[in-house]
Formats: sequence, structure tokens, C-alpha cells
Amino acid sequence: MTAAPLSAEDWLDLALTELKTQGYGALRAQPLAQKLGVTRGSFYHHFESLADFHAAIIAHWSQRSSGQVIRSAKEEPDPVTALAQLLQTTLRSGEGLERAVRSWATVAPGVAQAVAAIDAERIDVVKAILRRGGLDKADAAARAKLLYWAAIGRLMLPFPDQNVLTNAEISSLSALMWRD
Amino acid sequence: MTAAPLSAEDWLDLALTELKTQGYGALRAQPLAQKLGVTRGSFYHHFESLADFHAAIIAHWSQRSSGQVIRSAKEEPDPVTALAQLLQTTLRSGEGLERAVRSWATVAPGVAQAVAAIDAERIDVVKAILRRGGLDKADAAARAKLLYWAAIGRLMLPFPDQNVLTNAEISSLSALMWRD
DNA sequence: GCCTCAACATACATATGTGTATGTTGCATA
DNA sequence: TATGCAACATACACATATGTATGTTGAGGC
Repeated sequence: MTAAPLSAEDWLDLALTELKTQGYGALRAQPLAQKLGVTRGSFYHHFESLADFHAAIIAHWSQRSSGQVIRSAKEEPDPVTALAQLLQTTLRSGEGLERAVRSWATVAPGVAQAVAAIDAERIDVVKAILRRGGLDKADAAARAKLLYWAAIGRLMLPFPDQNVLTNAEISSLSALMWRD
Repeated sequence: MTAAPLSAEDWLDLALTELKTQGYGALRAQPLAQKLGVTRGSFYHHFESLADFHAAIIAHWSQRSSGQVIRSAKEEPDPVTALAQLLQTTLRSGEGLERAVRSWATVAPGVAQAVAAIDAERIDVVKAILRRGGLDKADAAARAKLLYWAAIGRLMLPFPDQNVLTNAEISSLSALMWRD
């Protein structure tokens, strides 16, 4: 115990990296304690139960995810560039974690709620960009869903890295999305 | 044991319904045996191990999924109708199972391979429909990916039923997809 | 009427997980 | 310097899972 003591956040950080690489099945006290070099005594000192821990993890993820996409989208004034950045760059950075969280959401109602909130937030961002680009309300709403769903669908493919659009395809689809 | 004896297929059928409703965490011998009213003795009579069982499950799913979309798409001669049916009706019938299998695929390499094969098959179908509708090769390829990814993305949302397109949105997007 | 074999049941060894209750250690502070 | 608390360790009771080895039972073929 001469080393630095752990905080609840240390547990949550490890939880997110384990969630990313091993899936939600790895979110248990015993294996995590072993990875941190402590016993479960530490775990039950920081968290009341596994359920409490899981709730803290998803809250942690939710907080980190919320606003992030929005901020990067608002920094770009040109809607065409903003859309391209949003769908290519931003959603691609945290792919592994996104995949794992969405996989988790299929069996954990609390996680599903959190993911749904993030989704709604992001779709609104996409819609706002499309509107700023001149699309009317109806078209913006429909195309925002199509684009966001496609971004989610791609990252939920078994091998997202092997499923990318070529530059030609990106510009082709981008042009299509901005039509009246 | 006076009742009808079970076959390996009976185990696989239950596995798919449990997978659909409870997720891949439910694919274990003990709980399934209990649901079938037998002991694990039956399980280890029909399958060598859990890994063997899991492989059989995904093979079962793969076989049931393969060709199904293709068949229903080829029965419809009009490409516009075929596309609408494919993305609305066909992919929506087995939503729960699809979700569960894709969730499973994030942690099981064998499942990931099977899903990737199905995806490639279906994207080709969408592409063929678009080509039959008059689109050139490049546009068909790009839009097929966009549409299929969107279909997958929607069903992977936490609450797919609450995320549907209105009829107006469907016709709007459909028209957009068929433009030169 | 016996034999065989598929389809299980039973029992055992082992692993891995959760909670909980209680003991220990080191530092900060009054 | 005594003490109080955060941050653990330890031990126990319990549940649930996998494999494996071996026993049982009922229906068909000869």
C-alpha cells in the first residue's frame, strides 16, 4: 500500500478501457481488482454494488459523450465541412467504446436510456447543420436520421475499418445530401 | 422422460429465442437445460462443449439469414418497390435477433465473421437493385452502403420502434436515392 | 426376450463470481 | 501523540457455471 491510493475515477477509467476492448462482460469486480493490483475490498469501498458501479460507468460515459460532438460541430461555420467532419472524424475517434456501449445497451435498460439520449442529441446537431445549409425542415429531419443511422450502422459492423467510403463516394453522397 | 425426446435442433431453436430476448449471456447450458425441463446431461449428449454449441448457433442463424433477403428482393420486379420492401419490411421482421447477434459479434470473432458475410451479401443485393433502377455503378455502390448502414444503424438503436420514418420521409428519401 | 444405443440423469471436482463482516495500515489533524 | 478515517486486505457464506464419469431407462431390431 505504499503506492498511490485509488479513487473511484480510477476504477471507472479502467472500466471504460476494459469495456472498449473486452465488452461489458468484463465489468466485474474481481477481474478489475486484479488488473488494478488490489482486492475487491477496494471495489466495495468505492461502490455499493455491481449495479451501482455499472450505473456510474454509464454516467461517466454519458458525461464524456454529451456535448463533445456538438462542440466540434459548432466550431466549424461551413455546414458542408461541418457535416463531413461530424460523420467522418468525430464519430470515428471513439469507435470501440461506442460499439461496446451500444452492445451493452441491448441488454441493460439503463444503458439503453443513456444511449438514446445521446443519439437524440446528436441527430439534432446533424439536423441543425442541414438546416444551416439551406434544407427545409422536413428534408433536414429525414436526411439527418438517414445520415446518423448510417454512421451508427457502419461503426456497428463487425469490421468498421474495412468498411469505409472512398473519397469519391463521400463527395458524391455529400452532394446528394445537399440537394433540394 | 415419457415426453418427446429432444434433438440438437430443439436446443438451437431455444438458443435463438433466448439470444433474441436475453442476449448472448443467456447462451449457457445450465439455464437452457432448465427451460427445456432436462438436465445438462442432454446438452453434453448433443454438443461437445459450449464453444461447439455457440458455433452451431451462429451457423444456424447464418443459414437462416443467408438468402432470405435475396429471395424476397428478387420476387419483386420493380426496383423502387423492391428497395422499399427490403429496407422497411424484410430487415424489420427479425429485428430482435439481428440486434442480439450483432451485439454478440462485438465480442465473438466467429460471430463477427458470420455477420460480415451476411452484410456483404445484403449490400450486394441493395446495389443490384439500385443498378436495376438505372443508377451507374459508382452511385449504386455508394448509396447501397449508405442505405444498408442506415438500416443496420436504426435497428441497433436502443429503441428502434420509436425511431421510424414517416411515410413522407420515406418517399422523400426514396426519391432522393433514385436521382442521377 | 435379449441387446443395443440414443437420450438422458446423477454425482463430483473445479472455477469464478457476488456480498458482507471484520481486521489492518498509514497519514492527517487536533 | 493519540485518534479517526480513508483505503484497503482477509475470510466466509453462497450462488452459479463448466466438464466429466458413470448410472438408468425406454424403444427397436433380431
